[in-house]
Formats: sequence, structure tokens, C-alpha cells
Amino acid sequence: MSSTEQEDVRQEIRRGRPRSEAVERSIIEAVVNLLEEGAPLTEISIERIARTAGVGKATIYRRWKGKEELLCDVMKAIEPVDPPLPGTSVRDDLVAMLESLRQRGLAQRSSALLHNVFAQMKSSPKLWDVYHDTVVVARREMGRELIARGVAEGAIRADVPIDVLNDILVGPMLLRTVMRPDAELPEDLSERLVDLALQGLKPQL
Amino acid sequence: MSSTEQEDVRQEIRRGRPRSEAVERSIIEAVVNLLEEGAPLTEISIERIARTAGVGKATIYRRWKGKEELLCDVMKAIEPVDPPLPGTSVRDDLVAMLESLRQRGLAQRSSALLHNVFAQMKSSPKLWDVYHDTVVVARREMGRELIARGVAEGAIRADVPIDVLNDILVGPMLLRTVMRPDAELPEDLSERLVDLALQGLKPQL
Amino acid sequence: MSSTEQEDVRQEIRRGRPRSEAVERSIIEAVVNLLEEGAPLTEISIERIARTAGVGKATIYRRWKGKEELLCDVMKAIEPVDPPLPGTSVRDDLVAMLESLRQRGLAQRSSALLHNVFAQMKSSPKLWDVYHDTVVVARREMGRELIARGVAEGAIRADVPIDVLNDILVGPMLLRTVMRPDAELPEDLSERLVDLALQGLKPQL
Amino acid sequence: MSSTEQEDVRQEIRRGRPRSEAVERSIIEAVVNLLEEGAPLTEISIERIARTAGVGKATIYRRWKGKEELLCDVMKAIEPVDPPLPGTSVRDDLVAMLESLRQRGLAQRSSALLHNVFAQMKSSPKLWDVYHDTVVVARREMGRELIARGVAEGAIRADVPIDVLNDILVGPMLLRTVMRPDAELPEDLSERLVDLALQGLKPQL
DNA sequence: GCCTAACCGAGACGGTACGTCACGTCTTTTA
DNA sequence: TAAAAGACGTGACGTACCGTCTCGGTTAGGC
Repeated sequence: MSSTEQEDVRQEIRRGRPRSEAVERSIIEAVVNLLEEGAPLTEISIERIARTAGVGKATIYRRWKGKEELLCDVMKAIEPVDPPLPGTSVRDDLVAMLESLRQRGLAQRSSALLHNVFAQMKSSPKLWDVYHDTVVVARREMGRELIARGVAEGAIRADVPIDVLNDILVGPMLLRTVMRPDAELPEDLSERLVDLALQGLKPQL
Repeated sequence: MSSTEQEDVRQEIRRGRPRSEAVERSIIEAVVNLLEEGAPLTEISIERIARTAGVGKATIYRRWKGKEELLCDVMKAIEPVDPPLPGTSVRDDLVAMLESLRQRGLAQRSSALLHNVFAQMKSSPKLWDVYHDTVVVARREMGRELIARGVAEGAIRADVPIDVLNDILVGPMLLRTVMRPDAELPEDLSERLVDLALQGLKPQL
Repeated sequence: MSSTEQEDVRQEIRRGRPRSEAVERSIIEAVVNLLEEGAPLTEISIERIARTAGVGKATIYRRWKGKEELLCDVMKAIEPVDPPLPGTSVRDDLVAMLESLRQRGLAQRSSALLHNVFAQMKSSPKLWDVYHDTVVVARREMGRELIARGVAEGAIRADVPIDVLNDILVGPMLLRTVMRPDAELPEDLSERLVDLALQGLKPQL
Repeated sequence: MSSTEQEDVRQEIRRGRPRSEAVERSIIEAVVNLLEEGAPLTEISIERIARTAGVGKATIYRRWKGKEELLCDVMKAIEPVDPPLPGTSVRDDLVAMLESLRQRGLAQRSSALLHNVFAQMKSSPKLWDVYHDTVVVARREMGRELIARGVAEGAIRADVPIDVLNDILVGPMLLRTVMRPDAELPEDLSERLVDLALQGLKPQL
């Protein structure tokens, strides 16, 4: 199901030969393969995708309006699902949330595929927007709920807007994974960042 | 001065007609104008730049190897210089550092030019790398020195690697300016972020 | 009745839903309409015909092998029948034969439909061939019989092959109508051409 | 020199790299080769021409607006020049004029190239028009002058419009060569047609 | 005051990809 | 089984840029 027609759920009787799902899959798979070969986004032309997928160009344009829309669907196909939170304590859940970000960062470095998508997803504004609207916003919502729980439990101060608190927790890890692709990501990084955020940077007594 | 020939400083006797600096300027200015008109990076073709600048294509290729290299020089031309730190205290300097980031974020939203460059600078890896190597790294160095001073003065705990501390301070503001272009950036944001980072998120006694 | 299945007259028991004759008519009518709108043959695609006729493409391909065969049937549908000869004299019959050619020429100029078909029937060799084999050859046969009668009656010299005589009579009118679409076709042209051909171009005593 | 820019004779200073005549030649030659291989006009796509000529598509479109204009220039390149008239007598000149038409007809049958061009030149109205305007009209003018001379010399009757006389002479041969490609063209055909036209079809005393 | 080399604008050149259209075949549902 | 609808692989269309390559014409230093 392409992103352009998601709203087509209404029971319009689709006439004529139905679109082949196999074709849809092979197109997305072709993009994934090209990405895995390390091809930069600019070199992944629609014509090459069609050739790789063994598909006509028109078949691609019938489903997506352009390369960007197609890539959005590809991204959705690759994007891993966030793991459930342990739920033992607010602090542990915060650590788990950051840990999933760290894992994603590691995945980017190990998998040629993810690396390519993320490193160059900065490419198109639309692609970035979709990523932002689906992944980022969803995760932010998760963070907000978590922090609200912490505030209610008295573990987190109540005199600061939740969004600011969220940024303070998520920002550092995101800075490391997205903007500093060369930085190390030690195993205990999530714990340290959460604890530092909670306790502050001032010397402890 | 183009990035491709910086090493050409050695006193090779350049014969023939020297390259016109006016041409160089008008090319960069053309890109800036196109960017200001809101044209997405993909639509800014070399041919269009040449047309806008009233210049032959070869004249561009004589100076830069491609669009990316040209854009790197354009970026250098528009990138504002960081303001000096007040130096009154480590806390004030940290606030000033974050404040310069916040100003940049505001500029991106107000100036069509900066907005375009940044929002889509995620475009090309090379462009990103140049930005990273020149601007980001430079600013990180500034942060590192600042924090080192804070540690020496006893204002910041010494048991955490400086890079981690830096990320904790810079990350939240960067998250707000770069990755959440829709978020508000209140005037006292820098102060609040610094203070929160220093004091921690736990409820204060 | 399509040209591809003319030999299908034998009483093969046709099973399943019978082909709709109305569909057949509406397809040919669609072509005629498009032709009347002045569309050049190249722009009359099978898809457009199907759309105009409100018919599936397959329904067309089930009946004709391609556009040319379809057009042949269309041509048969619009080609007017030759009027009968008066039979009063050989000379009058020759005039009547040429007159029917002249009428056709005038029709081409007045009717957008005929004009289009003829002016560009030069299009496809197959279409031309069909026209030649059905219309031209048939008319030639008519001319041959007429001239043979004239020779038998002593009105036409017997020392020249009939085909040559036929060409001498028909050629000038055809040249005017087909190859010189701008030329005038005065009412007495047929008479004058026949008389000139009979009497010769030399000055009369 | 392409047909689209013939009027560019005015001494405009041509700037930029001049168009290569070799390229121009190789394009036309490519079309000629494809025609000689017997490819029907419809199968001779611009892309195939470009491929055969080892040339970019844009290079073709830079010179000609489309396939038709290109074919017009190709036709000019193939079209043989009419031989000079003997001038001994009006009758001999008329025979020579018809003979050149007959030769052209024979050439069409022998050379795969000419055959293809003429047999399918009926293709495009534009191509036909160009042929008409350059070749046909020119030849008609030749015929008109010839006949006017005959009338002045008293060899041809003066009471008939020259154009009609011309059609009576040229029509039969044209009918044979263009519209009846299967007909025989005996060596003495030109003489016989001229003599028959002059003397008339009535039995001679 | 030439000479010559490199510059400059313009634009032609062989390519590649674009997004659209039509081809003729196929695969659905509905009749 | 036919019919309407429309998806499918194919391939041409005409356009836009790519990066390279000529052109005629400038514009400097070195002779």
C-alpha cells in the first residue's frame, strides 16, 4: 500500500486488473538492494530502479508521484520498530528509550543500508519530513508520556515544560548518533546520559 | 579563493589572462540569489547558475569540480561568524554559546537563504562534511575549552569525559534548532537549558 | 464484418457471449468522428479510439490485428459507391467516369472527413494497398470495359494497349484531384479532358 | 544546412561552438542507411537515428523540429536532379520530360532506398507538401514553359489553358509511376504517351 | 608594441534521466 | 465467453542538465 493512496480505504469498487503486490514488493526491494550496494541517493534513478526490479517505469509512476514518495515507503519498510519499555522505573524506561536510539545509531554504522538511508536522508526535505512526522514525532510522544509519569511520581521536577525536559534527555544521544557519525557509542552511554541529566553537571557532594 | 586550488599558493608563474575575481563573486552571488528565491537545491543546476551569473559553464568548472564544491564555498560565504564570549563566568559563557546556536536557528526561520541551505544541506554528504568539519568541529572545540575551564574552576564535575558533557549541553539546543524547525525558541531558552543541565532534572529541595 | 475474419463465414458454432455488433459499429463510428474533428492519423491512437467509443482496448484487438486493419474497414465504410454510367455513348460514359473522380475530389475538399482520409491515406502502405486493391483496381476495370467498347465501336484507335489508353484518360483527372489539391476543378473539366484526349493536342484545322 | 534555418543567411555573428557539418552529414546518412535496410518510416525513431549516427538526441532536435523536417532534408539529399532537355523540338523535349519521370519510377523499383521514401512518402502531409512544393511545382513550371513554346510554334493548340495541357501530358505517366507501382514501364512509353496526347485517341485515317 | 597563453561568453556535443504516452498483452470483475 | 477496466513490460517521445569541447574575442605579462 503506497503512501499516496492510503486514504483510498473507502470502499470504492476497484475495477480492472488489480495492482500486483508482488510488483510493489520487488520495486521496494530493488531500492533496498541498490542502497545496500552503497549507491548514493542521487545515482538511484527511477530508470535504474525499474531496470533492477524488472519493471516498467510507468508502473512505478502509477504508484508514486516521484522518487521522494517512493523513498518514503522504502524508509517505512526499513525502519525498525521500537522495543517495548521495561516499565520497572521511570529511570529504567528513560534508559531504554535512549538505548533504542543508540542501537539505531550502531545499526547505521554496521548496515550499509541503514547508513546510506540515514546519512543521506538529509537529502530531500520531503523524505526528512516524513521521517520526522512518523518516526521522530512518535518517539517524542513516547518520551512525553514517560516524563509525565516521572513528574507525577516525583522523580522529575515539575517546573519545566515537558518538551524541554524531553529535549534535554534525547538531544545528547541524537547529537551523537545523527550529527557525529564518527563518535563512539559505549555500552553504558544511555545510563550515563540519563543519570547525568537527572543529577546535573555540578560536582556531586 | 576556491577550495579546489587552495594548495596553489606556491609561486607558480601564472601566465595568460588571470581569472577574474568579479566573475568568481558573481557566480557565488548568483547561487545566493537563487537560494533566496527559495529554489530547492535540486533545482539549482549549474546551467541555471551560469545563466543567472551571466557566465559560461566552463568558467564555473574551471574553478570548482562540481556543484557540491561550489556550494561549499557558498556556505563559507554566508556562514556567520560566532560572536566572542563574555568571559564573565563559565555559566555565562555556556549560555552565550547556546545563544549563538539559538540565533542561528532563528535566522534559519527568518532568512529564506539560511533556511534553504540548512534545511536541505542535509542534501549532499560532501556538503554536510564540509559544514561538519569547519563549523561543527570548530564550535565543538570552543565548547571543549569552555567546559575544561569549568571543570578546572570546580563548577563542573570532573568524573565525566568532556565530550559527553559537551553533548549534554549542546545536544538539546541543536535538537530544537536543526531537527525541530517548528519548535519555539523562547528568549531565555539558553539560560534555562544551561541551568537545567548544571542542576539536573531532579526536583530541587 | 472485420477484414481479419472474413473467412469465418463457415458455420462454426460460436460459444459463449456473442460479439456485440453495436460495439463494432461504435468503434468504427468513433474513428470517423475523430477523423472528422481533423485529427491527423498519427494522433488517432487505439487508446483514444477505445476511449471515444467507450470500449476496452482488448475489444478492438479481438477484432482487428492493429490500427491499419481497423482503418481499412473504416475506409470501406466511408468510401462512396460509383454512380452508374448513362450508357448513351462511349464518349458520355467516359465523361461520367471522369466526373465521378471529379466529384470525389470536390468531396475531399469540402468534407473534413474524406479530406483527412485521402490527404493522409498516403500514410500507411497497407492502407494504400487496400484502397488500391479495392477501389482503384475496381475503377480501372470499369475503365477497361468502357474503352474496349469504344474500340469495338470504332470510336477509339485499336493500335494501343487498353491500359495505356485508360491511363491517358484517367491520369490527368487523378493528377488534378490527388496530387494538386489546390487546383480548380471547373464543371466542364471532364468533358474537356475527354474531348482533348480523343482529338489530341495538335491545333485543329 | 537545415531547412529550418535557411533564412539565416543574414550576417549574424554566430557565437559559441559552431555546429559540426560532419554531424549533420552522419545523421542524414544514418537515415539513408536505415531506409536502405527497408525499415518502414514508422520504425525509424529519432532514438534509433541518433543511435545509428552515434549522436545525441538533442543534436538532432537542435537542427530539426521533428522527424518530418529531418526527412524533408533527407529527401532533398536523395532527390536526383532533372536532366537538361535536348531542345531539338518541342515534341522531343516533352518526351524527355516524361522520360525523366519514367526513370524516377524505375529507380524507385530498383533502389530499396528510393522505393521506401516514395512508397511511404505518402506518409506525412508535411513531407508530401515539401516534395510537392520543391519537386512537383518545379517540374510543373518546366512543363508550362515547354508547352508555351509549343503553342508559340504552332505545334500545340492555343485554345486550352496551359495547366490543363500539362496535366494531360504528365498525368498518365505519373499515374503509372506513383499510383500503379506494379505496372510495366516500357522503354518507348514516353514517346507513345506524347504522340498519343498530340494526335488524340481517335483512330487515325 | 607585439606575442602568446589563459581567460571569457556562448553554445554544440555525446550522454543519461526525466515524466508522459501509446503499444499490444494480461488479468480482474461483471454480465 | 465477451465486455469494460485498467495494470503490465516495453520503448519512443521531447526536454533538461551533465561535464567536455570548440569557437571568436578579450586581457594580461614577457619579449
